[in-house]
Amino acid sequence: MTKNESKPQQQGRRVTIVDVAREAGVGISTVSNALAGKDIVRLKTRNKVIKAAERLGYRASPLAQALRSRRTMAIGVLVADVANPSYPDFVRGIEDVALREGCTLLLCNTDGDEERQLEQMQSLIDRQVDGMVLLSPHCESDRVRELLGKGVPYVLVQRRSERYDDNYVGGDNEAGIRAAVEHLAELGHRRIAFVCGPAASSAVAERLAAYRNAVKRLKLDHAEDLVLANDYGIDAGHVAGAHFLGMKNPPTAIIASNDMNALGILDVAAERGLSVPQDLSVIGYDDIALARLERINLTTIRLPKREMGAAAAEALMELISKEAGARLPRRTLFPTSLVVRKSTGPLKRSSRER
Amino acid sequence: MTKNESKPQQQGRRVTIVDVAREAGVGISTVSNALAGKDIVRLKTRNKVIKAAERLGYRASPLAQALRSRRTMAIGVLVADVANPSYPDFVRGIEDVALREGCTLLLCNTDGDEERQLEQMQSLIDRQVDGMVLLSPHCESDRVRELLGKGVPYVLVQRRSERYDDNYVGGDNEAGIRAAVEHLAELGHRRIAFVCGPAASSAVAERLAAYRNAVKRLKLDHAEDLVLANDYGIDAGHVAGAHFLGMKNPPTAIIASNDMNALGILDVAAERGLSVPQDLSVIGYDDIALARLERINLTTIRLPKREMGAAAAEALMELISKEAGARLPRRTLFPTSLVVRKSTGPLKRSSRER
DNA sequence: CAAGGAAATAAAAACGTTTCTATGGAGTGT
DNA sequence: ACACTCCATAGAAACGTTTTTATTTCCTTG
Repeated sequence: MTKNESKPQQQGRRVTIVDVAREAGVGISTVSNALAGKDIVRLKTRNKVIKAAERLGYRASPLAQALRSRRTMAIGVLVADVANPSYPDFVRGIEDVALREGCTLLLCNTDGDEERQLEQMQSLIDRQVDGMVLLSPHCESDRVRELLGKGVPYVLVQRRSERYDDNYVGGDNEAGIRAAVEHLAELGHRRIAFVCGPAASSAVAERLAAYRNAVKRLKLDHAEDLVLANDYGIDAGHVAGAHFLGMKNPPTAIIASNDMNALGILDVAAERGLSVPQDLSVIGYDDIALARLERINLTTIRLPKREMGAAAAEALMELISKEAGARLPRRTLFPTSLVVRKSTGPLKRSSRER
Repeated sequence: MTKNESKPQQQGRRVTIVDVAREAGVGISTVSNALAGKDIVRLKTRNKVIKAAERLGYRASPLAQALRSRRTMAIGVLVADVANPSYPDFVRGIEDVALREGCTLLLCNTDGDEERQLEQMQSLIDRQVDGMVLLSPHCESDRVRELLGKGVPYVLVQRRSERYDDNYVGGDNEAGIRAAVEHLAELGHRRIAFVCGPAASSAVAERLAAYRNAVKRLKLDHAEDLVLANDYGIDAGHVAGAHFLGMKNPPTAIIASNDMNALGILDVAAERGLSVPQDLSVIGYDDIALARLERINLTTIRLPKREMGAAAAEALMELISKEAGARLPRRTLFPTSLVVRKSTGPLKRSSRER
């Protein structure tokens, strides 16, 4: 019994189910059933098989399993850009349950480009992922829908469609924005600007509507130029900041499309020598980890991202295990909460008199 | 008459290579060769096949291809945590070339946990990834090495091993840290603290050595308590900050293990009412996107992360295409550069006694 | 014009499983 | 003891390709 004998990890041939069958002295279907834990095999036989498998260091080939059983144990995840701190949290949530279920994640960055998203989706379908989670925009386009119609289970996160009955996990956009506007109004702000995310996303529409409602209800300034179609991300924030702060009658508060966007706006404010919140209040969306830093201290609308990712994955798993026909469109809404920090404050009399 | 002759496009059944062969009136191997672009098929035949494939909307099954050809066109990527902003940039770089090569990414978070990393690696090997890129620590452990020895091509990023001849892509740690120390020394700092990353990483050892060399050469304070074994991440930064700033004779400058770590330290400084850089200078490592924000303005050592990720993937691709035996250990070193922003400044006399 | 050979194509084997079907043997009721 | 079920197992087909081997076609060439 030398050491090398115990683990004969030859570079050459892989240990297959056939080897295990031979070692255990049974047929290969018995091995398959035994290792799958099917109760059709006698306990004694099963143990024999398991022993043999261990002795040989057998590991089933997921590839072959997938080909035959049509379950790849892989799920695709589409995000706009992992480099944007909002997404990794969702991804971690998805991963939490995927890992538990023995699934692997195929992560794809779409960069918000529809063409690219289509390619990635097609590739995922080709690879026969068991399902996909979409955190990327472009869920309404006909071409995307054509692919989604091919029968892959999927769950949308933060993108709801009116036209289709999707499984959906999202945050309560209405409540979040409403709380934000009310908070600012209480502080005395009347000119509150609103930055939209990418137009293709439904969350944007909901938030915008919520903003308009709240502004109307609270009788705040509802000038059309207080709304800017923009994007997520710091650069977009720079643009938005420059836009609003360059106005002749600039808003005293800005609700950004998300936290990164807010950081961009704060950046512009700092460059122009404006103090936050004395001269300008800013509210973000998502509550990324950085937001609570002393140097940032961003008031923002918290989204339980990791939990939402997990919920999306759970829903997907359920969808996958269900028979092909029986899809129950489930829509899970997560509560949002306004986290008040130091990027918002009372309107200074001097800065704008009404 | 023949029953199975003309099948209209059924919803359920997948279009296989057999269908294409029948449609084109050729054998299946011809289809395979034609679509693979092998010049063994006559141009006329190839066109006929391509036409047929298009007519049927044929898409080859990557699963079946992988099973037979033993190339999965998938590469595994191991990171400690995608939620740490340093990693996504590397990942994007890897993705850039993976996509170009038609490969899919399997992204795994190890959370810096060796056990978890081992599981993930084993899973990747089971799935027969064509190769893997490791950005995670724990590359020296015997158990990790046992898996790496199984013949999967791999490239280490930022983790060099002395004991093994790995393919490696890294930044010039020595130059980076040297520049940082010199910069601080020029500003008049003599007590410069140094925060180490996770002990398992080789980059840490290199940086620590570089720090010690520079401190010695410049005849700065080299007290042993100026070095703290720590981790990456904000929380670790809080710990480090509390540790150093709580000393009776605190350092006037701190070189953090990375940018996130530095942010944590800045956070503690702010909480304690210290001004940066008047009372404390802080230097990060990596130059994440956030570092250049006005509110952060972190002096840091820039690493070309995306390029490095791309280079790692390139090296991996080369390794994969090479014959199994011929592995050429290639070590690519990327230059680092000190980006001076506003978290470092001249030593203030008054701050010596606080 | 038959033979030889190269080029193109087709057929068959292989990849490593799961799943469907067949088989043998042990247990029942008559 | 008989047919009859039931259970555990074995055998074979199937998943959809690539690759290896066999066969056909067609062009030379003596």
